[in-house]
Amino acid sequence: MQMSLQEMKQIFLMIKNIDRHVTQYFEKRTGISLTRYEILYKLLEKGQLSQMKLRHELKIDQAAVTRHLKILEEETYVIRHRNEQNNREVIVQITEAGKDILDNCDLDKNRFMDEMFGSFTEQELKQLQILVKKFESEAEKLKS
Amino acid sequence: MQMSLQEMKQIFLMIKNIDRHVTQYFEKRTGISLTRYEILYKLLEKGQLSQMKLRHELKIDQAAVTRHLKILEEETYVIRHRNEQNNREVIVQITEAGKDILDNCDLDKNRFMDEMFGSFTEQELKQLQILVKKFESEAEKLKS
DNA sequence: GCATTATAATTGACGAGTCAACGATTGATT
DNA sequence: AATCAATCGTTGACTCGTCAATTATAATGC
Repeated sequence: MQMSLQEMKQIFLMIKNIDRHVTQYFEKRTGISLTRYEILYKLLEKGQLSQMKLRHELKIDQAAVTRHLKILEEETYVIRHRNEQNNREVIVQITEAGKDILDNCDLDKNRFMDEMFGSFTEQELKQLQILVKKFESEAEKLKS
Repeated sequence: MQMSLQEMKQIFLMIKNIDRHVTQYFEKRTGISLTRYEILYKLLEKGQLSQMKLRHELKIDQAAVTRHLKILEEETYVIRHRNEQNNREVIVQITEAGKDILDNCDLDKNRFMDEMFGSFTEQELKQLQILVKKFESEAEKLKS
C-alpha cells in the first residue's frame, strides 16, 4: 500500500508547522532567537569564525548572518574585526557576556527539550533523527 | 545510550533547513507558493470555506490568510463574498481559473515528490510520517 | 432597546530569510 | 604592473509569518 501524494504533502505542512512552533516557543522560553542561540553556540564551540564559515555552519543566507551579528554585537554578545591576513573577511568572537547568556539559556533549553521530546522513547528519537537527517539531505539536493 | 541535548537541537535545525528548501523549491517548480497551493487545494476539496475555517485548516495566522487570499483574488483564482447569514464572515470559493492552476501544478508537484521521497523505502516513509506527526502534536502542545 | 461582549476580517509594524546589486579586497593572467 | 575575475560582506527590496490594534457585525444581558 503506497503512500499517496496527499500524504507526502502533508508531511511538508507538518514540518512547516513544527518549525513555527518550535522557533516561537524556544524564543519565548529562553529569550533569544534559536538562530542567534546557535550562532553563539557555534562561536563558543569553535572559538572564532569568519562570517562565511558561520554561514555554512548555519546553512542560512549571508545577509541573514550579517544582520544577526549586527544585533548580537549591539547586545555586546559578540565582537567583530577584520582579518588582518585577509581584509575581506570579518572574524567573529563570542564575549564573556555572550557566554553568560548561553549559560543562562541552557537551563530553559533543557526544560524545553524535555517538553518537546519527553514523550518519545529512545528508540523513536533515534529513528526520528535518522529519518530527518535523510530527509534533510534529500532536501538539500534540490538546490540546483 | 541517551540522545544528547545537542542532538535534539540538531533535529530542530534540520527541520528548519528542510522547510526552507522544500518551500523554496516547491515554488520554483510549480510557480505557486506552497501555502497558496494548499489554500486552493482545500477550497477544491471542501467547496467553499470561511476564512476562519481556512485558518484552522492551514494552521496559520488570520492575517496571513487574508493576505494570501488578497493575492489569489487578484490573480482571479478565488472569489470572496460576505456570508449573507453572518456578515462578519467572508466566504471563499475557488474559480475555474483556480482549478486550472491546480491541475497545472499537479504534474510538477508529483515530480517534485518523487525527487524528494524517491530514495525512501515505503517502510521509511511510513515511519517518517508517524514520527513527524507525533512531533507535530508535541510541538502544538507548547502553544500555551 | 441599549450596552456590553464576542467573533471575523483587516491593517500596520515587526522578525527572519531570500535574492540581487554593490563595494572592497584579493588573486590570477598576461 | 594592470586588468579581470573571484570572494566576502553589506544593503535594499521582497515574501511569509507573527502580534496587536482597529473596524464591523452578531449575540447576550439587563
